[in-house]
Amino acid sequence: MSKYYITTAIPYPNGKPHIGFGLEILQADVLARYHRILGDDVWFLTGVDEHGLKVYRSAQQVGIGFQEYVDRNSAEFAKLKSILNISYDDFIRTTDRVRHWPGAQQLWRACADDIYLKEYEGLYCVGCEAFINKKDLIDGECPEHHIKPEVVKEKNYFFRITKYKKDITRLIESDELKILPTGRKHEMLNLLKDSEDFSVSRPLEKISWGIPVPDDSSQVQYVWFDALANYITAIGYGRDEENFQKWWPADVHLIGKGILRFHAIYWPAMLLAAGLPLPKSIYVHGYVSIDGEKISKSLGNVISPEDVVKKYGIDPLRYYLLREISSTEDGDFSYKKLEDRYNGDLANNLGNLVSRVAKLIETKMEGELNFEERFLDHEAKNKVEKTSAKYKDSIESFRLHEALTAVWDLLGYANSFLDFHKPWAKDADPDHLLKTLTTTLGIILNAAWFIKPFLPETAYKIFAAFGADLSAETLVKVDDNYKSWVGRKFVVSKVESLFPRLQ
RNA sequence: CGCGGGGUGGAGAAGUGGUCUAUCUCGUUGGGCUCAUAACCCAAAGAUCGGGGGUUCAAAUCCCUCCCCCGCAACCA
Repeated sequence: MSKYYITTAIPYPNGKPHIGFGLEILQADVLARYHRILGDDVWFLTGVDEHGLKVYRSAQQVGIGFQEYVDRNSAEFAKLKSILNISYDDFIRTTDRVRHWPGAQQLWRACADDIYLKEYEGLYCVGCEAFINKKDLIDGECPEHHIKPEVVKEKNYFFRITKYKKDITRLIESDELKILPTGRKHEMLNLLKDSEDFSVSRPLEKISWGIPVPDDSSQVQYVWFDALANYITAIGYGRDEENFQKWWPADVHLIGKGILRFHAIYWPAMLLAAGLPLPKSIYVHGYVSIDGEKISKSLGNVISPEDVVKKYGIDPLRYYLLREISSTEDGDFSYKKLEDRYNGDLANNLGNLVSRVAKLIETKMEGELNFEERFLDHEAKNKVEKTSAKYKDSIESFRLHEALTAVWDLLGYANSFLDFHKPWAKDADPDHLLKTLTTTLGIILNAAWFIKPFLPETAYKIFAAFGADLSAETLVKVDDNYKSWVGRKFVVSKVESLFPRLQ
């Protein structure tokens, strides 16, 4: 048994989580559940990044205290556990002064040799409350606020990333720090060439909402320094050394494409400076658009997972996001496509298959089937084994959608198998009947096991429909390829539609 | 010369040198079945893989060039 530590990025809690972060936390959930089934010791961390200018400003706009503001919104993110049935083990908040702050400050101290104070001079637009690049100016004015920016000098701490560029390049090239998909790896290797030291602090008078820099009360940690530290503080860095040693390094950081540079360049540099091991891999997903449009509050097309789940249920949304959208590519969400997937894949293929087999066992076998190996069709068994190989390979290379494609291909095979063998025929002899139904039931049970990390509730219902032992042990330890149900008796219980068709 | 992503049968997608005589889902057409959630199964029609040029024994897949779409200020993974 090996340990498996997986993290998601920690989003800014500016309002409710939208469906894009839903995708990320779902992908992580599948990986976590999959590894638990394999018997790994899994730790799945998510959380929120509550500092930084954006949160600071939003709270001001809303007109309530910062802490109250983040308390309220962070709760919405934590709720994803029940909204999407996420199996995270821990939820870290960067405003947590007990769990997060000490580690974030210790990390700073550990990096201190590579952090230096520098006077930074730039053009500052009061309207933007931010530095802007000279090349973005139009006629010497800020394009947005139409005012001349001021020349401002500011003292910041900088991190000497340049010192580690060679090492990081080597580690990424050799896959010691593995970046998936590989296109992203090349992007980062390219980007590394021009990376320069980056600012890791802000003056207190600009933003007080953050973690103080150790030994310099005039500066606050830049939000990215603070945020990245969550991956180690949550498991005990600076607070619980034993637990930290148990879990670090992370096996997977799962993130969106927009923040890869922080994870592939800055974060490794910080860890190297602090003398800590690097994460083993970074998995990068794409962005979700809605009806082909970028998600945007100003466009008003933001959809929260909660909205969708209320109408369609948890597993249909899980299925959609994990199947319709390629794990590492951009994808699109629309209610139309969701309904198509629901009816086509969940109701017609999976749900209906379960119904017809259950009904056949009920009417032809008086509701009971003793599962015997000798009744298994060899070709079908072969098909299941192939599916299993493809499934595992897909998940382990972070192509979750392909794993589901393989499973649905197997379900199609079962439907076709049934039609070919016609167990409903009046003159079917008992052996033929047993062979056909044992084989199709076997496929369904295998499929349920494959589906379990993706659609936990559905897998549970399928086992229940055939009276399979529902103890946690069975559901967790069941191996594929029929082993664990040979010799069992399956009893069909009241048949209910898993996914009633939508009109 | 800004950067990046993309253009594949009616729609949406997969596939990035040789099982591609291009795959899948939906749709369309014809047939079958009647166990099942008007579901399921079989078959067919439909694409010169954005245009042009090149490399190669071999290209949707590599190179060049042109055209078009979408991101790259903010909200935002």
